[in-house]
Amino acid sequence: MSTRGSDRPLRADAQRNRQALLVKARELFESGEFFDLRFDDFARLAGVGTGTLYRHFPTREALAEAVYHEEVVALCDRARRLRATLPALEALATFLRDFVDYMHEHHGLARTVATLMTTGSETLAEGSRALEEAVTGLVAAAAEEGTVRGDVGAGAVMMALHGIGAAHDRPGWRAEADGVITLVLDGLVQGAQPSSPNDSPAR
Amino acid sequence: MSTRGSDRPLRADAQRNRQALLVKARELFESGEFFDLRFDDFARLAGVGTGTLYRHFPTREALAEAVYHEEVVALCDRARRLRATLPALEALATFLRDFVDYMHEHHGLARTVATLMTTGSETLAEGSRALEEAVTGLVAAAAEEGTVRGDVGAGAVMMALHGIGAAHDRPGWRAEADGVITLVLDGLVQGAQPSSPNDSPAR
DNA sequence: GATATAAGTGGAGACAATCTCCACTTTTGA
DNA sequence: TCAAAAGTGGAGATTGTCTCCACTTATATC
Repeated sequence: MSTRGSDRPLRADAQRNRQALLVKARELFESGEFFDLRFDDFARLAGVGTGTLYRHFPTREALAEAVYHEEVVALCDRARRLRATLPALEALATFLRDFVDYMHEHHGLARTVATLMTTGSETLAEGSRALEEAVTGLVAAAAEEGTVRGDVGAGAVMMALHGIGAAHDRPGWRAEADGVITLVLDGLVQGAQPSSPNDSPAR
Repeated sequence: MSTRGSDRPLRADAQRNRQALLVKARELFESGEFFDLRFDDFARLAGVGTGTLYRHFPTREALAEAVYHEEVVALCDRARRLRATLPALEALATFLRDFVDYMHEHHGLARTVATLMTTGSETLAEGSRALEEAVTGLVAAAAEEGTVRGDVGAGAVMMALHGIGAAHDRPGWRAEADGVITLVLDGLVQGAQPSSPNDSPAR
C-alpha cells in the first residue's frame, strides 16, 4: 500500500520503528502539531534516526497519507455497518451526521485533508474513492428505496463533505457543518421520485 | 490593506514594482505555475530583486492573498449587482451557478483558496466574511420573500462553496460542483416556510 | 550457538529554498 | 541643486529537507 515496492515482510525491528512512527504521528495529528514540526525533529520525537524516518516515509505527506488512510478505512467500515442495519435513508442521514461528529473529534484529520488537497495526493484521491464508494452505496440504496433523488451523484455529496473537512477552522464550524448536511439531505429528498404519490420525511 | 504599517503613500518606483509583482502573480495564477515556482525566481520573472519582492510581500502566501482579495471583491460586486436586478431566489441561484463558472475559468483561484485554507490565512477568513456578507444578503432576501428557508445560515452555503473551490482537481469537478449547487438550492427551497402555517423546521 | 548475509539503522553533511542585510540608487521636496 | 528619506537588488547567511554509507541487528543455515 505505501512506500515499498517489495512484498517481502519487514524485519521485526523495522516493523517496530514503522509502528512507532505511525503512533507518534497520530498523536501529533490530534494535538495539531504535526504540520508545524520540523520533519527531522519528528524523527527524534519518535525515537528513530532521520534516515529511518525517510526510508519508511519519504515525505511528510506520505506519513500523513498513511494515517489518513487508516481513518478512511474506519469511516468506510462505519458506512457499511450502518447500511446493513438501518433503512437506507436513515443510514445515509446517520452516516452524514456522524461524519460531522467524527471530524469534530478528530481535529487533525481535517487539516490533513486540507493539506493533501493542495498536493494532489494520490492517496487522498484513492481515499476519496473508497469513501465515495461507501457513500454511493448509501445514496443508491436510498434512491432505489425511492426516498431520495437519483439524478445527483454521490460525488456531489463527497464534495460537500470535503468542504466540511477543509473548512474546519471556521469559527462556527459545527453549526455550519450541520447546516450543510441538512441542506444536502433535504436537497436529496426534495428531488425524490417515489413510486407512490407521497413520501416519508427525512429524519 | 496588506503588508505595511505606515500610511504614507508609496514612492512612485515602489508603486510600479508592486504593480509589476501583482500583474506577474496574476498571470502565473492563471497558468497554474504560481505555487510550483521558486519564490526567488518569481522575483526575477517580475523584473525586480528578491529584496524588493520580500519587502512588498513577505511570503508567497501574502502575495497570493493580495490577488485573492481582488478576486473576492469582484465576486462580491457581482453578488450585489444580481441582488439589485433580479428577484431574490433567482439572484441567489444565478450567483451560485455563476460562482461555479467563475471557478471553472479562474483555475488559479481555486488552488489559492485550497492553499490559504491550510495556512489559516487571515485574509482568507476576511475574504470569506466579505463573500459571506454578500451571500447572506442574497439568502436573507430570498428568505424574506418566503421562497427559501430561514433556519440555515449563509455560513453553510459558504462551506459548500469552499468545498467546491477546494476540490477543484477532482476528475468530474464541473458536474459534481453543479450537483452541489443543485442540492443546496433545493435544500434551501425545501425548507421554505411560506406565510401559511405548516411545516417543521429541520433541526 | 556460531556464522554468513541480507536488511535495516542513524546521523553527519550535501543540497536547495527562503529570507536578510546593507552598500548603493532613485525619488521627493525644500 | 542638494540633502534626506525611501526604496533597490543580489550576495550570502540561515534553515529545513533529504542522501549516503559505515555500522548494527535480525534472520536463515549449518
